[in-house]
Amino acid sequence: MRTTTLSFAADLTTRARLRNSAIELFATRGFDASVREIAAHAGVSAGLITHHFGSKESLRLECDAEVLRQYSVMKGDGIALSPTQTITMMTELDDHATMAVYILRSVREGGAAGVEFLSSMIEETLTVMEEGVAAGVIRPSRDPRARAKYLVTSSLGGLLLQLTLKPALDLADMRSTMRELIGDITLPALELYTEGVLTDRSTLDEYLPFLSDPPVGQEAGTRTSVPPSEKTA
Amino acid sequence: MRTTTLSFAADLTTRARLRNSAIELFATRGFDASVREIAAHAGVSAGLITHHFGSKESLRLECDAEVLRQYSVMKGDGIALSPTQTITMMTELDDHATMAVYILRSVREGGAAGVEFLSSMIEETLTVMEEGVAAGVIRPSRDPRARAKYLVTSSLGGLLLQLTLKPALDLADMRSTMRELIGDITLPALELYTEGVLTDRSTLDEYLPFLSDPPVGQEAGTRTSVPPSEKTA
DNA sequence: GTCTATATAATGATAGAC
DNA sequence: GTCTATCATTATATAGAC
Repeated sequence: MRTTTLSFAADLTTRARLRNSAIELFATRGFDASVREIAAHAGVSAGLITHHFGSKESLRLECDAEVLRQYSVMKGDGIALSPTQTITMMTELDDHATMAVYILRSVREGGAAGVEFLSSMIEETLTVMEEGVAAGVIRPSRDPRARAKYLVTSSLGGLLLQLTLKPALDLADMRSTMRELIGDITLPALELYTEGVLTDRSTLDEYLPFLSDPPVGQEAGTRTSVPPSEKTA
Repeated sequence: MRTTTLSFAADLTTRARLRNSAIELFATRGFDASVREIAAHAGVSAGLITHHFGSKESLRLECDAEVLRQYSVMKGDGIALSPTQTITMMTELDDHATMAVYILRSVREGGAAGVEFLSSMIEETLTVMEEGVAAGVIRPSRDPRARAKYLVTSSLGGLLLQLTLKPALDLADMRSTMRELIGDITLPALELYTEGVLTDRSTLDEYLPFLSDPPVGQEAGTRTSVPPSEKTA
């Protein structure tokens, strides 16, 4: 079942071809794909995987590292984008579509690789937002890092759940699915990002006094009132 | 390893106690908990599960149905809340904490149960938002259903990813984890929901003309320009 | 209804021939 | 380096005794 793609170019070592085969199968079938499947997809025997990588876990770690590396390279190429834009763009490029799905699966899985991707995207977003604030197109935040973390987890987590509703996280129709999804998301996202949803500032204004840490002499838990919890988030 | 909780009250049938044991283990250990573990946790033998439910899949379906049922009952009790508020509240109530984790796991997993929970929450949110609009505290949307879907997937997906970063989706310290998380989220959420992030309306305004479906005579793909994609979502 | 013992299938990993 | 054959583990599901 060898497919002829860049991932299987003839000048790659068998070890690299096995790694690429694993990345493809992890993306398309999930991380529970067996070593037998991965080997078959690469056109070799299963024992060869153990020979080259020692264990499935080691293979997985190498796949994570390789995808992370390619992602970093890709980031370096272009302009800074939001996570959703980045993922969307990647699904449009044949060379990167598999990587996009792999990353989404990693993040959803929540393991070390997923956390690394998320953290990386949060840092990027923090930078992008700072530039936007400096340029005057983004509102400043009272806590820029908390906002970046919130925006990244919301947008990427939202993307993941909307994909769940679609319902296939499938490589084959990933591209059209993503286009559909962007169509669903753009209006409400733009509304929210330019207008908000609340008609007045009272909830926010009432919360702000609770932001500053209690001054010396006031221990935690001794406050005489509680902050209003957010209304809709 | 029988724990004495409401889930194992003496007047329940063995079948119900097995089901509750499964719900607890699915929540705490994940859906890959084995029937042996579930049986041991209930203090019976593994064969009994097959005897009562036929298969692990059937058991899982009954667990899903039971949690969905309890969730519906709970919703009926109180006032309407946002998904994040609902989950947070549930983790504070001993009777519902397990259910909250079960639901979060279902949604993350993305199976039929998760989709059902998500759909249910979207409908609830649509209603809550409509009431808010009528009361004048929520801004009207150009597409209320798309907005409800977007807000629910963003907030719940964001919750899930922030939990990933915490990093334990563990029942034991779920409550304190959720409190921490709310602390991280409240400010950026309130900022976003009352002020937005973009300083001007141009991106939204430029997108609005593309909302209405092309009039008769203009086929898809014949547009002379493309809509601006959202900037940050 | 409940148990023990067992069948069956799949997985990751190993050993040794070539 | 690559393969085939096999082991050891774990999982669900079954069969039949009590």
